[in-house]
Amino acid sequence: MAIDHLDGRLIALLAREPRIGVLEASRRLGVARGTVQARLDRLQSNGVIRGFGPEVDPAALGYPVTAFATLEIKQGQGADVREHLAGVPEVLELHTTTGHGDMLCRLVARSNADLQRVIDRVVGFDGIVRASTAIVMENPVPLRIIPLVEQAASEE
Amino acid sequence: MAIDHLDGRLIALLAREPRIGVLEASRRLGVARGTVQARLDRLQSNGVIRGFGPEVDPAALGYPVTAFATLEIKQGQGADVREHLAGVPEVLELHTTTGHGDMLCRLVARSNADLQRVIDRVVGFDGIVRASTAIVMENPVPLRIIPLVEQAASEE
DNA sequence: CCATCCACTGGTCGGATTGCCCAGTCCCCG
DNA sequence: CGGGGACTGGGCAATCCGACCAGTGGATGG
Repeated sequence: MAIDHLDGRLIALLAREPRIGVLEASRRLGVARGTVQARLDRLQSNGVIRGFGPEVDPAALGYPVTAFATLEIKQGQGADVREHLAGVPEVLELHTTTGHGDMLCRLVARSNADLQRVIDRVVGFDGIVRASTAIVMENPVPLRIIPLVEQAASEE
Repeated sequence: MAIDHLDGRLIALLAREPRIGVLEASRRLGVARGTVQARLDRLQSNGVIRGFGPEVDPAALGYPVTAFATLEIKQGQGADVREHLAGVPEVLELHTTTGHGDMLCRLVARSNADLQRVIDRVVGFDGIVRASTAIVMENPVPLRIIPLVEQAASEE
């Protein structure tokens, strides 16, 4: 499993300018096109790069409010709760965490008022004992990966 | 701000198979190529689609452990804390939330032991009063957007 | 020290796709 | 009823993609 310095530069380049093709990337990186192709193939089969899906902004879709909800689950109801939450479109991700056999999920809503509806729908399920919600006010560091990639590339 | 049914199908299609081009997409959707191009242009200038950056898997980079840390900040130290956390590569995202004037951040680490190092680095800063960490065990719902897109498209 | 393996280079090839243009049609809205 | 917007279907040159190949350099292992 590689991730050498060239891989790091390639990923960073693609993150900055996703639209450029293999040819242009090889020019920028100063290597042959075949090299870039080989690296990309390897990174993708490695699973380092999962894909190049579109990044959709929930706010632009009409869901400008983000919140994180911590859920307390009734013993043995984990699977049911997972299934229930997977069926709620406003649940963007769900994690089970240490702590209290709890779960943490990311929610979006159309407004603060709409958030109430979403939360009601989320917690309106038998397996969920209690929920505590934190509404996101600001997002000083949006989801990012480049710094980590660069660290991994330099440590190698 | 649009997001009609065709937009929804287009986004879903691109999410499922990001490698297909405009031409292939137009074939799948049963519309003219120019239409797909126009829709894509609009979605991107709308900001609905932010871009097509590579999705990098931290686990494949050697950081298989994910955690969420809730931070309690000393009054008036917000800006400094933000800057500090932005400089830590293992901090993948950072939010300020309601609740206790707190922050929530997503961390990754090489191992549970390494997580201790990361947390020490995160909280080893004057403005941070207290931190509570939840380690992610499972991720039943990975970050997703399609269900929301489909809901937005059908409601329109 | 030598043979081997591997990654990279620099080049070519045909096929496919892209970005851009256009005229014509349809349909909604004022 | 007229106009504007969106979509269609077509065409154009330029570009890029994926694949392939021989040659080279460095690292590895015997």
